[in-house]
Amino acid sequence: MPDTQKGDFAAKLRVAQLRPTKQRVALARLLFAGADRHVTAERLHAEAANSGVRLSLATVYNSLHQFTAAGLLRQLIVDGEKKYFDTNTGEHHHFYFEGSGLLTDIPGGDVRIEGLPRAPAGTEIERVDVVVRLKSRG
Amino acid sequence: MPDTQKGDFAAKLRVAQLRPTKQRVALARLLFAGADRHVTAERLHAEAANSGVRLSLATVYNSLHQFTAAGLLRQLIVDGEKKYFDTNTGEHHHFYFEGSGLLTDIPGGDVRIEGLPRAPAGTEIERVDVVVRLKSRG
DNA sequence: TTAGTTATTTAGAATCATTCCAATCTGTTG
DNA sequence: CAACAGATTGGAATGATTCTAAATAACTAA
Repeated sequence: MPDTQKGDFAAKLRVAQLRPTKQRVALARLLFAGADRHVTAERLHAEAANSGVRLSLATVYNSLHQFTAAGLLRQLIVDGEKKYFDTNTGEHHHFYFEGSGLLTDIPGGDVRIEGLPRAPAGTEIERVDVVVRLKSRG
Repeated sequence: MPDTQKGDFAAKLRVAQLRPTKQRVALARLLFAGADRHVTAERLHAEAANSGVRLSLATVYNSLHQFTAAGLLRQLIVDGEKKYFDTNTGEHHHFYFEGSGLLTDIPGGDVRIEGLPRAPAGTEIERVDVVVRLKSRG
C-alpha cells in the first residue's frame, strides 16, 4: 500500500525539480496539506519541530526560497521585520493586521485596480501588490 | 535679514513640536527643500555627510521616526531589506524597480481600487498600499 | 547492490539594517 | 545665566537572514 500522502508531496517536489528529501517533504506537508497559509521561516521551523521533524533553520530558509523560485510559494513584504511566504500563488491581495502581524487573503477576483499609469519605458509590471493595513478599532 | 530658509525648516519642526536642533534642521532641509523624495536612513546619512553636516546614524533614525510620528513623513515597506521614508504624505501609490530599489510615486487621485471587502469586525482600515513592482524588460 | 557523483543539510559564523543604551551635550525657559 | 528636559552620540545589542565549509543523503549507472 503506497503512502499516498507522502507520495503527493514528493511528486510535487519532483515536478518542481527539487529532490524530495526528508526535510523538504516534511515542510511541503506542513505548507501544502491543508488550506492556504502565510508563514515566516521562524514559525515554520517551530512548527516542524513541534511535529517531530528536526531540521535546521537554514534548511527552512533554503527550502522556502527554492519553493518560491519554483513557483510553489510567493514572498510577501508587508512589515519590514520579516518575510512572509504565501502558499496561495494566484492573483490576490492581503489584509495585514498591524497589531498581530496576521495576514489574510483578499480574493484577487473581487478587487479591481483602475487608473494605473503604464509601466515606464523599458520596464514591465512584475506584479501589483495591494496591502490593506488594519488596526483594531479604538 | 532673517535666514528665511533656515527659518522655514525650524518653523516646520516647531509646528510638529520638535525642537529645531542643528541636526533636525539639516535633515529637514535635505528632505523638504525640493521635490518629494524617498530615502533610506543610510542614504540620508550619507547625503548629510556629503553636504558637510556631521551627525550620527542613530540621529538620522531618530529623526526619521520622529518626523514620521509627526506626520511629516510616511514609512514605506517595499523590499524587506530596508525601510524607505516618503516626503509625500498624501494619498498615492508607488512604482518599485526591483533591480535598483528605486521608488517613484503614482499620484493617488488617478488610481481607483474597487471591490475591496470591508474591514473585518473590530478593525478599521489604516491605509491601503499599492506597490507596482517593475522589472526591466528583457 | 555498490561506487561515484552531485545535491542537500547543517551548525555556526558573518552580515546588515535597525534599535538600544548610558553618557554627554544643547535648546529653551525663567 | 542657571537649570532641566530633551537631543545626540558611539558603540553595543538585536534579530532576521545569508553564507560557509564540512558532513550527509539522494540519484544514477553498471
